[in-house]
Amino acid sequence: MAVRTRIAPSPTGDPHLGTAYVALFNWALARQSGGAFIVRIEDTDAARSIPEAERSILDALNWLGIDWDEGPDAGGPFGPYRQSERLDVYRGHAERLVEAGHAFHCFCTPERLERVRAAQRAAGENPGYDGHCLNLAADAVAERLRRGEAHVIRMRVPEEGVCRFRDALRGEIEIPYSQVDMQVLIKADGYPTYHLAVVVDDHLMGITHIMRGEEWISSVPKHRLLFDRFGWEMPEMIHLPLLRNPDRSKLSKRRNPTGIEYYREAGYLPEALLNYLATMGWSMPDEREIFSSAEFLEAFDAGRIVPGAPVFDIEKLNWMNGQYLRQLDTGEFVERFKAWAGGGDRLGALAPLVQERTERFSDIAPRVDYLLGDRQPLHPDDFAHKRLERETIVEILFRAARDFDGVRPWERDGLHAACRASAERLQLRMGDFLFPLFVAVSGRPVALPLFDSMALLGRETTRARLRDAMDVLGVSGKQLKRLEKLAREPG
RNA sequence: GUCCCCUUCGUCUAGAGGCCUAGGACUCCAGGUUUUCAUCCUGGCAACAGGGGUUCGACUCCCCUAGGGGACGCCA
Repeated sequence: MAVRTRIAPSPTGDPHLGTAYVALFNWALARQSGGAFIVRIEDTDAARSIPEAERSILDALNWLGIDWDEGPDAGGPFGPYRQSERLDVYRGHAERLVEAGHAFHCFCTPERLERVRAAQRAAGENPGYDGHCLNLAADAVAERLRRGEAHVIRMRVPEEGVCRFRDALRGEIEIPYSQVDMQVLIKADGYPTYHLAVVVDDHLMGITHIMRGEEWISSVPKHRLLFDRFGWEMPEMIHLPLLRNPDRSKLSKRRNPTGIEYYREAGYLPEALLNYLATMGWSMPDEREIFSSAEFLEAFDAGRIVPGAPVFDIEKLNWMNGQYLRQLDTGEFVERFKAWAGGGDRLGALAPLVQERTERFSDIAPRVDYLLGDRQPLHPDDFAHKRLERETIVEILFRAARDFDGVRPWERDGLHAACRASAERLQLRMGDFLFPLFVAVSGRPVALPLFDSMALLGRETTRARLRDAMDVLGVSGKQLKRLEKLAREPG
């Protein structure tokens, strides 16, 4: 049987390195055996889905040189490839489970569930659904449904026993059912949860190998149960190691640039990034480290994936990117540089800002350096300000980094509005509030207009610079904790 | 806390019982080439988490401990 693999990103933010990493291996597994690689958009979270994210994820994969045979843009025989367009499919399957007694309607409110979990935690038990609606009488359920009462569909889970399954990298894994919650399958808004949708689609789309991040291992019992109850064969499971921050936590934007856009903006070559990603948890049989994607596709062997989670090391990526850059012939080097510098019409957008401030062409370069390349390395003294204390400056940086996540689209006016709102909340003058941002973004107390600068640099690069500034200022653990607590509160 | 996964130089890794005096790469250090710098070349520092087994023989197999990570949502 032909191999069919997929990548299933959810369009809830900017394209993530982890998505590219998992895509790379799925792509390789399919390509090297003449199978098919599929992109499926898992937009089942109506609240968190961002319409333009799908486009940027596809663009990012494209940029990296990963291509797919079936997907939301490419079409294919098993479409649609966007889960929000398959709602009736999931609904139908969930109802099948209800009829067979494998799932049930649940009318519990989120508030009640929260209370239950809090109580369980307080009593030292594992939080989980308490079975409140498990045995409601059929006619009572029918009546409540007829009245249109809000409800979800949950799956039944055995109370005892263990779930056994095989992971291609780790062998047999056993997870006791006591650890498996009665997972919601259909949410109150009618959308399926990941767990239902992924199983239904993987089967309907003929997926033969599920290759995904290690964070899903503990969900396999739920999926296993669903495959069994539908009477379907479960695809082969391959859980890839998780990419990590230098501090060994799961790779996250709080600590690292995780957006593919960042690497694109910073001037990494897609083939270098892809090559580097391929050496995370995998190696060529001859230990060669520099290889093209064609060579990778040729040599790929899932059996050579190591299960230990690798740290994403930018230093080594830098070295590798340098190798690629230097091996270009000069003509191509110039072409690639021009394509990068002019990317997104960077130069065009820059021109009017620079023109007003220019007396001689030689003024230009020092003025725009931070927009075209890395800004000056920062020093804590750069942030010295007559009215702002260090604490306040850190808070401004932190708030800005957080608030900018919500600015969509990434444009000047939205950034301006976000800053104005934050400045008001902190009761600071706009000029004072903006000062640390100028320094963090440009490396100087004054620069080209801040909002235009940030718009030009892009979300990822801006975030990276704000984070770097906080590092330079040396945010203490205690302060970070306080700020993160603050970040969880709205406003 | 419960469950699961993982564990070779600081980092990425090679190693599928004797080939290991544990190899390569990044970083770092020292030399060399280069008018500077970078590149490049040469050399160096640096690891099998700990303890028990199994075996004639363990980095490799098994167990325990420790450490790290992940999951415990009407998020994916």
